[in-house]
Amino acid sequence: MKLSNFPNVKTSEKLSNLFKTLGDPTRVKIIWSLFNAEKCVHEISDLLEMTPSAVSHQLRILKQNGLVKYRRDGRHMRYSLDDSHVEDIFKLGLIHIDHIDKETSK
Amino acid sequence: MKLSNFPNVKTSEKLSNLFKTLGDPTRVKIIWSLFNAEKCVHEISDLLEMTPSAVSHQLRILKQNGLVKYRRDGRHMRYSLDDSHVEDIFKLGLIHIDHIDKETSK
DNA sequence: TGAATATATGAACACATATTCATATATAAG
DNA sequence: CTTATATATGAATATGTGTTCATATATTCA
Repeated sequence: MKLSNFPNVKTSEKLSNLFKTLGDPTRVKIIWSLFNAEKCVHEISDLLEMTPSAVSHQLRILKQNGLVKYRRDGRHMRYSLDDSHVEDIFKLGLIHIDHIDKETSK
Repeated sequence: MKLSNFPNVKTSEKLSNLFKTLGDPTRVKIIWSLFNAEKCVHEISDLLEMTPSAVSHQLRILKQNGLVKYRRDGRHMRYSLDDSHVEDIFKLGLIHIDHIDKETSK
């Protein structure tokens, strides 16, 4: 998809939707926690010090937006990232943050 | 900033804040409209068929988050992108959307 | 100076959203 | 089969957010 084909409603809707999904600190932390390894809900909830319920709700949103996938493993659901591009988007985001920090400390 | 240094509050807060800023269709369209050239408020509002007020409110948010900058030019304020990485983040986002579309049509 | 244009801003309203709590479902262990 | 563990889900609530409307500010032009 080319940038020049852009200003159609569907694409701007989809793109903003992706960013909206990434635009919550809990979901950012969940995604971060999945960069290294597959994890189940209670591992994530221990790591983030949040209730399993809150984590499960956020995982559902990540799932619905194609960012994570899961597989059943006994009583556990093992979650992992569904798209390697997400890691690249995060890296660029971190570069942007760095850019901002330098700007504001001038 | 390395991904391994990640799970501190400030970074996840800043990163989710960046994505939250990008997570609105109006702001996505505004940013898109600034890829090619600097534009003033009423040019953007004509292009997006929105009131200048709504566009101005969104430009303020983009400004506060370091995504656009502006300069006065007579009666006009000329807005432009403040960080070239944003274009790269958009491109990766479009690739992700493509990935999702292919997944869901399987 | 006065009128017109361009933009910004604050309040208000409607709508979205994240967490909590209670509860349901599903698997495993005994 | 019963109990415990893991996860999901719906309702409720508090908080956040985008647009509109009215109004303010700033610049240009006559």
